[in-house]
Amino acid sequence: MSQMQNVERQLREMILALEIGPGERLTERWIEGRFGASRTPVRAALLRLETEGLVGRDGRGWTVSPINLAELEQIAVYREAVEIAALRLTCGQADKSAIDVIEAMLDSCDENTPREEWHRVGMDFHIELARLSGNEFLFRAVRDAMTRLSRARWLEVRDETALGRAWREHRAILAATRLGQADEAARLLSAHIVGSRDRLVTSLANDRRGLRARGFAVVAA
Amino acid sequence: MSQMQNVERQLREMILALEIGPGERLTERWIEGRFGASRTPVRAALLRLETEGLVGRDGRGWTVSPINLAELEQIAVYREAVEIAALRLTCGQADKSAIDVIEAMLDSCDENTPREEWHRVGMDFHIELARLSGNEFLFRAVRDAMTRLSRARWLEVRDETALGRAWREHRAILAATRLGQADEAARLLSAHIVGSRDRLVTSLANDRRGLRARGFAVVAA
DNA sequence: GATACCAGTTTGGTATCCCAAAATGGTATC
DNA sequence: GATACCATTTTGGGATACCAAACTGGTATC
Repeated sequence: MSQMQNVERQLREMILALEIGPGERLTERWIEGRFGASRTPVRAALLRLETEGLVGRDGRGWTVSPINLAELEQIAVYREAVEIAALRLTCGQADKSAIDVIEAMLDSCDENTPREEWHRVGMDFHIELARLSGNEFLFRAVRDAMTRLSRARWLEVRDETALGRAWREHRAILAATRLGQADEAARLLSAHIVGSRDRLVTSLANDRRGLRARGFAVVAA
Repeated sequence: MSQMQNVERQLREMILALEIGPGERLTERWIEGRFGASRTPVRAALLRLETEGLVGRDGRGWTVSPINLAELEQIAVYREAVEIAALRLTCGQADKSAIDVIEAMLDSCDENTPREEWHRVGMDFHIELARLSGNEFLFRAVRDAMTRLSRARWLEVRDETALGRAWREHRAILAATRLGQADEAARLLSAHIVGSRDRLVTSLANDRRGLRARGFAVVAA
């Protein structure tokens, strides 16, 4: 694999895992040294991550995007639009066997599963569900939205109760989809997204002081 | 303005104006010479345009994305999701004065207006309407979708009848939005998008031979 | 003590160089 | 004439050099 893709992948992982804090300054030279690459692949990676919303320009330099509560609320609205559209397409399809694969993803998580895995599967559920629609644009929209939500969702994943609730809602959405009940599935998905947003925004507002103490920039709604 | 943004903007314009044909090979060295910039800004521009879907990788090199009928159909579905979501948000807003600005855009086009202007305003109508929603993600989704449609829409703009019809539909959508009639506005917008897609796909299927004769790559649905 | 100012350093933007891989084109062979 | 083969050129990926602008830290001035 090329250096370019390596730097991009590794830097993205560090940002998403909060190993580089939201709001933190980035210099091309630091990344260069950190990953043993030259500036050419570093710049390519930064340009990519900029379009993903993970880093942004701060005057002349680069900054890891802060966690932005207003953005989280806007993303929820965006998700409702694209995820429901994708789900309705999927409900209309004859072959529902692919849904079993997604259900199996959910089943793979139990009390012994590490948090990172719950976090990943919780995102992949929505991404893979959108992929089933067969619409590349809806799929990418969902994937990109989940990427932007990823860092904030580390909070949700700390809460056992919230996880159990999310998984129940996921299963209910799959059940309705399997039966082709588009309206019901859409209603459940909408409620899931809105509820998820509410829990996230509440958690973030509560933890804001703690996060700032860790040096994380959290922008209010 | 920096070279980087210049190359990006100029190259995008050449591609959207079909001055560089769909499917055409691009070399970084050619762009370098064409715009008098070095490879660093050229590569930044290519990376950006890649995320916009205007250029793509062809093995090791770069290619101007072909016009893809299957993609046009998927974009229509995507547009229905995001544009209607945005429109519903706008319908729920108290202040409707911004709609007058959009109506004025439509009014600015008459029989003396050049085709390029009709083309631009036809896209900006949808982009600016989405902007009124206040949701940055829905706005960007619509803007990016219109960018991808832009090249194919040169065909629609050649057809007087289609233009008149589109403008009437635009005005009807604005009228319903101004009254806050979300369902009616959504219905009109949906019909407009679907109709527009049908005319576009039909035109493209008919002109496909002619386009190919001009060296343009057109991929079937 | 506060502030204006200046030299030195850092940084992103750009240009250029190097390299391996791929494309090209001509030639020898059958 | 078609084809296999090889030397040459081209090309994108990467590394490095250079520059101007921004930043930093300290100093002189009031």
